[in-house]
Amino acid sequence: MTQFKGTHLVRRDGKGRVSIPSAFRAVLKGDHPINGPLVLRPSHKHACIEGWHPESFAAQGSQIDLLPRFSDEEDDLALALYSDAVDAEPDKEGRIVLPNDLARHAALADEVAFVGAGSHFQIWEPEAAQRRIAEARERSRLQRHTLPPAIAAAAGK
Amino acid sequence: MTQFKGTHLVRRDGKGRVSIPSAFRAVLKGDHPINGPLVLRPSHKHACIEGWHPESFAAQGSQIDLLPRFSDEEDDLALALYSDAVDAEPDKEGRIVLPNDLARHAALADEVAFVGAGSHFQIWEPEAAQRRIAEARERSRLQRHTLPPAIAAAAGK
DNA sequence: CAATTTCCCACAAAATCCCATGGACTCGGC
DNA sequence: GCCGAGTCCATGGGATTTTGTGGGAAATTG
Repeated sequence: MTQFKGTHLVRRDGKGRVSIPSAFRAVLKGDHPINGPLVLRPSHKHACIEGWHPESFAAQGSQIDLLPRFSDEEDDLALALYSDAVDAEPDKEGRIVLPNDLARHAALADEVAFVGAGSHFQIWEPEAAQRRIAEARERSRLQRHTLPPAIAAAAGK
Repeated sequence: MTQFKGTHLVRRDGKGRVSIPSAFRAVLKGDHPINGPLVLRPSHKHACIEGWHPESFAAQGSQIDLLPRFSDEEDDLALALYSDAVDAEPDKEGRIVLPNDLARHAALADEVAFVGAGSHFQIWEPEAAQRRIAEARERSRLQRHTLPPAIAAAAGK
């Protein structure tokens, strides 16, 4: 699947709608014919919203199947993954509505940044995005982060 | 099958009826043409009601067949799953009546929360739901770094 | 026949559809 | 290189539909 790249600024109108940057729309559409839907959820690590292609999101959910049935772990993970996720179906103009609680979680004003993160993208308040990106860059430089070979290969594909 | 996602607040009217959130209605309808029925049962782990698509519920039940026949486990599980489950047929407006004993088990007042959990959903007293979700998030966060990098690989697909 | 349950109509708020606009960018001819 | 036509994209707002909710009438139950 194609990947989400780049950072795009977009305005949020009075109704809470935002245009999905066309570069991301192409990724979301993917192989499918029509304008596919997507999954939004609050990041549990940062003050931002995550946007997923439904299939990538489903892949995450399939972890649940690996856990023993009726176990506490299964229960916890199911709630953690699904209780705060929402489907977002773009309108004919390629816009989606950002639910209020998600917008609040990301402290969004009327300008928001779509940030590509490969497998998914993130929606930030623009300045917070810049700070986060600078931080990420700095930290991976200091720690010399490396990737396992398999992932690096797949990502480069 | 599509998954139950998100948390939705709904009011319970004087007759004990609640509107099924439209997002969940869509999932329940599924491939089937009409507004399908659903299965309700008290969670045996938490103070909430579980709601299932009838087919998913049947699939859960078929797990029992994996157990040795006439074993104590089979017996216990069968009763636990089926003895207190009830069918609920939505009315024309997409509402269902929550039986009194189930409502009591979940300590429901006049506002209730529908919480998506992927394969099924849960009906909670709203504040209890928040506490439970926070707990689930915390507990699966601790678990998370023990998971294989299959997440990253699958997500990158 | 009394009490509960189910069906049906009504309504306001909110979400969604649909059309319109203007800017940026592309492309081709001159 | 310059200019105009055409296209795509982000944005705005009015019109329409959906959704959640309430309550009365009909039907069922015991």
